Amino acid sequence: MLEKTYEPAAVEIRINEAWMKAGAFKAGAGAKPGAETFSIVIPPPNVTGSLHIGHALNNTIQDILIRFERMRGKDVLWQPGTDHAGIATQMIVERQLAKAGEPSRREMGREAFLKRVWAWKAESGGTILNQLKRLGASADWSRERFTMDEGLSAAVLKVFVGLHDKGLIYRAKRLVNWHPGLETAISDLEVENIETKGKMWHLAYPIEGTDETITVATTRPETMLGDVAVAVHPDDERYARLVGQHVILPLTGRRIPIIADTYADPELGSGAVKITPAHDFNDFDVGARAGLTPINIFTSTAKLNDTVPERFRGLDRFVAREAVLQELEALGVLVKIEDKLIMVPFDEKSKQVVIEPFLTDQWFVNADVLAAPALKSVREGRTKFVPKAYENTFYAWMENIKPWCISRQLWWGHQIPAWYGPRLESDPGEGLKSFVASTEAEAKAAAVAYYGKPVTLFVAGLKAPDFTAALEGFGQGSSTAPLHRDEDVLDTWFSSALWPFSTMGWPEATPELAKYYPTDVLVTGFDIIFFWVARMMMMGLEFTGTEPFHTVYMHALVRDEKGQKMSKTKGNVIDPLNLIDQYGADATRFTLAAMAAQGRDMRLAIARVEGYRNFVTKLWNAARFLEMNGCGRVSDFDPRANALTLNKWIVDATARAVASVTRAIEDYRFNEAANAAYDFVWGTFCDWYVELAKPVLTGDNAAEKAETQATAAFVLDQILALLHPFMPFVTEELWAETGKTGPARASLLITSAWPDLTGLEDAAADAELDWLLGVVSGIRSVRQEMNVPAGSKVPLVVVGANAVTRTRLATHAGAVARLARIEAVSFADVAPRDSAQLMVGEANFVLPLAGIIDIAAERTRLGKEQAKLDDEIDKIDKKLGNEQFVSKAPEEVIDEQRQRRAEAVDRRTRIAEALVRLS
RNA sequence: GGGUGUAUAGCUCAGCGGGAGAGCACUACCUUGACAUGGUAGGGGUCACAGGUUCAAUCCCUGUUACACCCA
Repeated sequence: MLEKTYEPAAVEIRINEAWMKAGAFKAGAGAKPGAETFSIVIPPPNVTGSLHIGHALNNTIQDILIRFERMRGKDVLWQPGTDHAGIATQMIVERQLAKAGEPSRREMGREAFLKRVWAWKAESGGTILNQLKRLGASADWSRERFTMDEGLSAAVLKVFVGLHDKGLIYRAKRLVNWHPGLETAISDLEVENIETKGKMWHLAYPIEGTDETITVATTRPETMLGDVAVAVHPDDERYARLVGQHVILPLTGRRIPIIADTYADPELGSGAVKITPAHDFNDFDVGARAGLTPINIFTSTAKLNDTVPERFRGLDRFVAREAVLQELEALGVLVKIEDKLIMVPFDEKSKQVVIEPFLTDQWFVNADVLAAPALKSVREGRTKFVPKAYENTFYAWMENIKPWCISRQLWWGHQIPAWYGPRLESDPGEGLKSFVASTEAEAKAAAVAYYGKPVTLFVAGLKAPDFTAALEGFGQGSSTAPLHRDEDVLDTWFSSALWPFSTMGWPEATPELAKYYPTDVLVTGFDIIFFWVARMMMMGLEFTGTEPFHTVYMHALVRDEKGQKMSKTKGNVIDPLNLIDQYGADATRFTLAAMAAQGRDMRLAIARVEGYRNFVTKLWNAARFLEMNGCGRVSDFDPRANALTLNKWIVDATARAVASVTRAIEDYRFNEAANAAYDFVWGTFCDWYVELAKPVLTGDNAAEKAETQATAAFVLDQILALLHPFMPFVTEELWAETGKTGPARASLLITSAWPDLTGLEDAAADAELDWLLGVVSGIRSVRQEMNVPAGSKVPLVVVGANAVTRTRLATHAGAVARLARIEAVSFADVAPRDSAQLMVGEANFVLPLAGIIDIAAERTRLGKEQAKLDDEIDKIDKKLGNEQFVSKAPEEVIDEQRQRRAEAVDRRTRIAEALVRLS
């Protein structure tokens, strides 16, 4: 006997163990022989991460798809794993070292430090995956991968070298987004521009050889130390005569030109702008056009360097700003200060550190070449976005894609396979010579071939004295050439981009790759479209020749109930683990699915979770009721053999529910799928079928009882299967419980067949039950409105019933008696006086309640209904009276209106008659 | 500044060229043998605003307003 309520906490642990023990999550579990495959790779969460509500939604959706297809008999793989999160992970370990008072990263050296990171990963790296298990995610955990695994690292090497050989990866000195705290380049996608209160300082620069000045405005006055020009618009007549003249830059005394460039906006400020190519992306372009050499004034920690006057050197950028302003003011150069809202680039993660455009040597991917096939794939429909609207977002980004800076000045990550040595004089290039190869041996061999002599490998650092000395000494006929590997690592996303195939063993030709690649769908949030979707597509197309997935499902962002983005600082975060603890994983999952409407953000209210927790309980209790009433499963049960309309009807309704849930999941409309299932289980099965079945189950017709018991058990089985992708735990538990009697279960629910009740629809049964539900609801409604005591049984007189209605009433007398609290049904030609009446079909259902009911109340009730009908008739008459409507509207619409009018008129007449029968 | 999206019941949200929906909340009644995490019934919306297209607009188009997000 089932417990009175379902207790998720204990059951979830037990069921998870049962699934693991049965190997139900393993690739191919439950697959039909020769089945087609269905595969998803998890968008790898950060190894440092812990489960937030967005992950919960993301993985619930993936799990729904996976469980659905697994039950449909496909050969399913859900590939899990994590990425190494270069910056985040390195920071965590560095912080730990600092906290414990241990030697810093640099003090302990690269090798020792990496050991520490691996140790941390071994200990805490699995957190998020374990949390996903609690959610019920049925990924093949035996195949867990990590971007730093050996195989995946081999893939990274192969891709880097491959792209380099094709000229798609190159090293260049460019402005990058620099994190002065971490001293590394970061991706432009990891920069968040935040509107901040700032100031616009107007500086009047003296023009050489005149008493004139030219005024420029800037939000970053300290960068004036790196100015190399002043630009004005070529069409700006005010300044035309000044172009070609020079400005003597205050504080530094540098002589810099006034140049013409369309970047200067005549409408903005004075129309003249200072040009600081080393510290502004736009200025960099202007400087390049004018052939000016950038002057970098910062160190890697954003302190002023040796290119500035001595008194400023070593000052932090913000301290420097004050110092520079003070001197400029004293010189009279500072002519105006305005308050202004400006966009300041912050580090996206901490939102604390201001990112600095910084001129350094970095590795770049020539992304626009790789983007072209990806764009084509989406344009030609080989990769589809759901919802489709995101295709525009994708186009907008891909069409304007910038070179992707892939090097990071970190230690944790895939070290760049490039070795540097001195450049031969005969070699026209600039800077150090680089040798890119998959292995050190290959790099050495390439270097030996280049130098024509042996090489000596250095490891202490590219800027360490021994290597620099060796570089300098190389020209003087040294016997070996010095070689040093690039110390930097690759952007984490470089390896994540390979995830769909690297996890399956690429570059080896593995059976997994042959079977499960390309995958079917990538499920992800729209905020990550550029990180994952675009880059996975670029790399997949380049290296495997095919799209890594045919569909990209973009789900919404989960917000709080007021529509605010969840954030720790706002304190409005809903922790999915708390939800699971409080309401169970099933309720949590069902809520997320039910709210996952396409193309819309989700405002999550706890009340919804509570509601779906109640749904779990409802299902549990329905099963409990069936158990108590002997509704056991019967072997070889054939619903087609059912005799009772009630049973034919519920099978019909189940068939329709299965069809709509199936279609909705296939179309990625998870909310519709969840709601269809919910409506059917609660609104149809529990509210009506179970109630209507009660008189049969407690009655004395053994055949009817047996049929109903078997049908109820059959339908419950379908329900458990139907709900399983959404609520895996409670359904699996009930599958086990209901499996204790009757024929043995062939397998766990997770690997059982998805319902298919095609052909079991029954329109006649549907019509009959529709009528019955109308009669019962109608009587209940009248009773309540007439204040008939809920417990009291009343007689029912049916007037004007035709043969069908009489038969139906005979069939369902028990149900009507029980559900509408009717004690006796009789037929009459005329309604008794002072009764309450309602109309269903051709018949009037009359409650002869003289003395019990409130006549005035009944008069009001009927009056209201009459008024409503009058309104409707008026409305339809207006339409039908419109010549245009009758001549232009489609036939069936006109017919429908006529029919509705006729029905309304009939009802209205009968209500008028009923009113006459009231004293 | 450019772009995208959203505006429907008190709240959270579906929906849709021809009869306004769900859940929660609310009101009334109900300890009816599965379930009070329940049952039954009910109240509640000029479908943001202004135009246009159409026989017909909550739905399509244009504009306005508000909000959200993306990009600069």
